[in-house]
Amino acid sequence: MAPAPVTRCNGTSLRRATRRVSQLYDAVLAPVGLKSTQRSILIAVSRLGSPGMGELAAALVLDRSALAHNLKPLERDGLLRVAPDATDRRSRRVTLTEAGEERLAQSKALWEQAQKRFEKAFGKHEAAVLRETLARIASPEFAEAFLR
Amino acid sequence: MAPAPVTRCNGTSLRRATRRVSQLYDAVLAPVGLKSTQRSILIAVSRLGSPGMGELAAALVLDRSALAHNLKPLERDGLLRVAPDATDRRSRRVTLTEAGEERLAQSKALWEQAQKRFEKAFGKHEAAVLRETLARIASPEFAEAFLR
DNA sequence: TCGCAATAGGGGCATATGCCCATATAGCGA
DNA sequence: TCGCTATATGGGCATATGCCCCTATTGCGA
Repeated sequence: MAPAPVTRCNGTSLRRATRRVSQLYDAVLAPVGLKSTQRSILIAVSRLGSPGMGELAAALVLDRSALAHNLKPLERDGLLRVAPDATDRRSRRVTLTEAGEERLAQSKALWEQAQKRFEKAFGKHEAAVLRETLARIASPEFAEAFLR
Repeated sequence: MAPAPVTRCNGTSLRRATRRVSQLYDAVLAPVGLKSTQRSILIAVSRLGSPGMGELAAALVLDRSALAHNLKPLERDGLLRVAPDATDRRSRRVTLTEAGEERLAQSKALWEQAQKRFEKAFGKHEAAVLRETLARIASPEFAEAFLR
């Protein structure tokens, strides 16, 4: 069947693991109608308050343009709202709607279930260490070090 | 500016790190006109010989349908060919063309440069350990353990 | 040999992600 | 106040990824 996924490429390793985990998490989240990508956007908006597009994109380590696209389904479904900033008319701020907060709350139990499953299969402590490591890679400092 | 990307979600951690690293690698690979995703497909085809679609998709930890889509630009650009299997007419086999092998060869130096940069910023040994860890997560066994 | 379950892929549809470039504002220095 | 530069986004275009379901073959058991 499927040969063991062997590769020396760090990027490829990451992408494969990400695809696997996204599929696993998405399957668990499916009943509430949120992909893990979408949930992570709602979470970030919730944590940041009413972030501007650029701020939100940076926090998500996501291209601004990609973010704008990703927001559309969520806005269409009434989970969040995008409105011009009151003082800086260049800027647009993203806010959760009540429906958005509710959906986020609904997804919490399922997300926790996915986390539990992941940590059962991978190890709770190891998972924490891995997240730490990945956060380091995702940081702007890492990009700088890479480019230096 | 951008808050530190903090999250307790394993999937989100992975996706963020992956986006960062893909951007970094893709920028390095750009001169040869290959994305890292595309390069990893060419590599897999090269390693597996002339794999069938399903086999290749499994090796890449990629949905069969997604693979079919991903192959189109590569086939259009003449880097690989998809032909029906001689004995099993349900099956289609993917093969590198000469142009494909050549492109892959051209990309090698740039890929190595990206690897060097990554390992300079992250640590050579740590990178090897991380790849090991990620391969474990990407494995079918991990999915089974998650679902069990 | 017939018929049906199993296998291999593709099409349609929707979301995800990025790059480049155009546009709208802000802000600041002459 | 004028005008140039910096900032905040969006649009266009292309690739990436997945799910569900349909079709073409195979292969096997009755």
